[in-house]
Amino acid sequence: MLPLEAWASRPVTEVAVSLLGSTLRHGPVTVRITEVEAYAGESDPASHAHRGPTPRTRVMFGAPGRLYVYRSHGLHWCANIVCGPDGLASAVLLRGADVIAGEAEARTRRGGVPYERLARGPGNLASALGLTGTDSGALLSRAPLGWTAAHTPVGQVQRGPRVGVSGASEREWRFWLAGEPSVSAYRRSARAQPG
DNA sequence: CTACCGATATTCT
DNA sequence: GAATATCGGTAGA
Repeated sequence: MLPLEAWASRPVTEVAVSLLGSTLRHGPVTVRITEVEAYAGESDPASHAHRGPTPRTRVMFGAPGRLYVYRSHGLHWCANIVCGPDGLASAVLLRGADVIAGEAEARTRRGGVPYERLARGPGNLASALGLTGTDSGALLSRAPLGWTAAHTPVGQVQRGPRVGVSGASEREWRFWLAGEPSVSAYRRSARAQPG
């Protein structure tokens, strides 16, 4: 567990691991995070921040504790948590979670899928929480959002290469909790080098 | 399990 | 103007 105030002074990978098991609320829906990926700012070729600040990515270059939400493939919204420190543009992509409150509200957006698929995958997670582009830049500490640190079950943390990135695949910066059904299936990027 | 492909904001040329 | 993308549902094997 790592309090929000400590995020700026820790490596983004450590913050990412500490987010596993913590909870995020948006309105009536609360989820417990089971899978994340770390993105290390401008120096990380897989990060949206790699080419410097743009109107879309500006929020990542600011202080930690805000959401960065972007549209993926023209169809889905995906949510990141900005980790800081200020200027470095580090962020953690939320890839999988369990819905622990507000399941009925989540189902109005996700339909009658099995429970473990309500928030499995970054697009589905943002959908279950009802996050869209208008939530990009919103403070985690301010309603309707809420974030609660929890003790990370360190012995259950596993790691592997990030999903869907075409570069920097040697960085095993995807972290998840072993045995959680809400962890998404691994899909290699269509452009990743075979092997 | 794998393969396909939708539909669009954002960025680059 | 064109290329790209931190993906997911569905069809088919």
